[in-house]
Amino acid sequence: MKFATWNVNSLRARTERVQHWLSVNTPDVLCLQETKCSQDSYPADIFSDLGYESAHYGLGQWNGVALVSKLGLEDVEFGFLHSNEPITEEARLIRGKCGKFDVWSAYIPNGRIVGSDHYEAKLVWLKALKTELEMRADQTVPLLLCGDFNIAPRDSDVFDIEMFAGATHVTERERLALNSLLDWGLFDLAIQLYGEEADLPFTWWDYRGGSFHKNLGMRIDLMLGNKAFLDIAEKLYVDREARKKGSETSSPSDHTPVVVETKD
DNA sequence: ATGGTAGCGCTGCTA
Repeated sequence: MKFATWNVNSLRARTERVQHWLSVNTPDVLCLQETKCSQDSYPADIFSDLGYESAHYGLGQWNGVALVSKLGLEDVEFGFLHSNEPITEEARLIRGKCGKFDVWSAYIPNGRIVGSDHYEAKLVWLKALKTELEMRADQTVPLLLCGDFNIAPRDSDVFDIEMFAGATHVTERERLALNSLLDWGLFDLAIQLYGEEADLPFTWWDYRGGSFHKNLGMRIDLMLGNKAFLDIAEKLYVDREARKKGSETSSPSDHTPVVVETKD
């Protein structure tokens, strides 16, 4: 099986690119973030035309997440159902059963500025996500929680850690919140497959200043699997081709797709 | 033409 996650930075602006990528790469499941559309403007046809079922959760022009599956798509749920944290609902989480797999597509808040209300809300959001795992997930089922975490887990997951002094995405509190999720029983699949010391590919580059060309990026799009998923995970990679401008009229997303392949 | 982000939606915000 092949599972992918991709922050597309607007599904409507990226329709042709997403369709092309799906038809060439044929993942069994694709998790999307930043669809940036409402339920009414969600282009479901671009997936059904290729033989996929899909479910989308969008509340307007910001955020928005979706699940796209060839393995079936059942028990779809939007957002937080159990958390008592004070969280403004922003369409950042969708979860569903794709065949035997429990798949979660998440778009963690950016945080903007360390110490700001947005930064604190990011940490609360991650705490709520852990609560949801505790309340909703079954550890006997293979589970994949993937998406744009807006956190670089290690110093080597950004192009120059000294450039990130005082910035979000690399602070201890963000990493502790991520580790707290892992403590529930999740594994960063890239690190598990290639090692804690491995140089892992970036998944995001700023649009500005030719960052992609200079490889000034970050690894912030993560695939977290529980033990049942880790046991069947074989390889993980990013598709840098999808970040290149190419011949399409639209720009690429600022994120690459991340793909994990399993033994069955 | 020697610059240079992109998407939302229409002014500035978000990332």
